[in-house]
Amino acid sequence: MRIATWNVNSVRQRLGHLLDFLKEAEPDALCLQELKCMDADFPRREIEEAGWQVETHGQKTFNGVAIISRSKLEDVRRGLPGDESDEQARYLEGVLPLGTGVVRLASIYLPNGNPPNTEKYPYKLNWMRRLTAHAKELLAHEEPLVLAGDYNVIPEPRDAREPAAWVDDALFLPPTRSAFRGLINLGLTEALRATTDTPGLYTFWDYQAGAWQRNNGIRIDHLLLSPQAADRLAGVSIAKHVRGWDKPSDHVPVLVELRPQ
DNA sequence: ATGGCAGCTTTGAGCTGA
Repeated sequence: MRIATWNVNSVRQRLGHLLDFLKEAEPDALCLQELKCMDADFPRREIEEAGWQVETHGQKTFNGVAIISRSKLEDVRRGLPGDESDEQARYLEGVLPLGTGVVRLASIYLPNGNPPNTEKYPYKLNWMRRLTAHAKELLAHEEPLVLAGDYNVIPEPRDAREPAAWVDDALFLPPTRSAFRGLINLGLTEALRATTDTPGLYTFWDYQAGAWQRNNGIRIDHLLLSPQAADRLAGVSIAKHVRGWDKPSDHVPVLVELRPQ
């Protein structure tokens, strides 16, 4: 089974790339972030006509997450629990029924948090606390679980081409990295680092200053696996070539392959 | 040292992203 995550930076701008990637990668499910549109404006018809099921949790202008899958997503949850006043569409969760069992899957768009000296940073840290609390509840189910998305967290210096440039950034500040470790320490496995120690693996390259051409990237899109999912981990890949397509997203897809149960 | 791009909306200058 193949599960992918991709921050598309506007699903309407990226529809062509999205359909191409689905055809090329043939995932069982693809988590999307940064739809930048309301549910009514999501290009649902085009994706369904290509043979996919679609669940969305959209928002006007900003944020928005979705899960595209071959089989229909069940037990769908929209929004991260823990703050009824939070109106930002950053979390979508459901259960994928499979021939050999089920996998619970979440599409996550964790807040950026910049600039750190504003209310945006405590919002990010609080969101991470809520995610950790919710993940703890999900882990109690002792089932295959994949928490996939744009975490806006650079876990370690080796996950940035120029770590010194990020030391004062919300993506790399010590409280951010500490909160990410706290999430992992619940018992989750970060899929890519379970398979390789190679530096220079990135999932985001800024549009500015020739970041892509200079390979000045950061690794901020992650898939976290419960023990029951990690036991089945067969491989991880970063679809780096997608960043070279015409009019690309600034993020590329990340994929995990899980063995059958 | 700085800004540089892209996408959104109040459709055009300002916000946001990372």
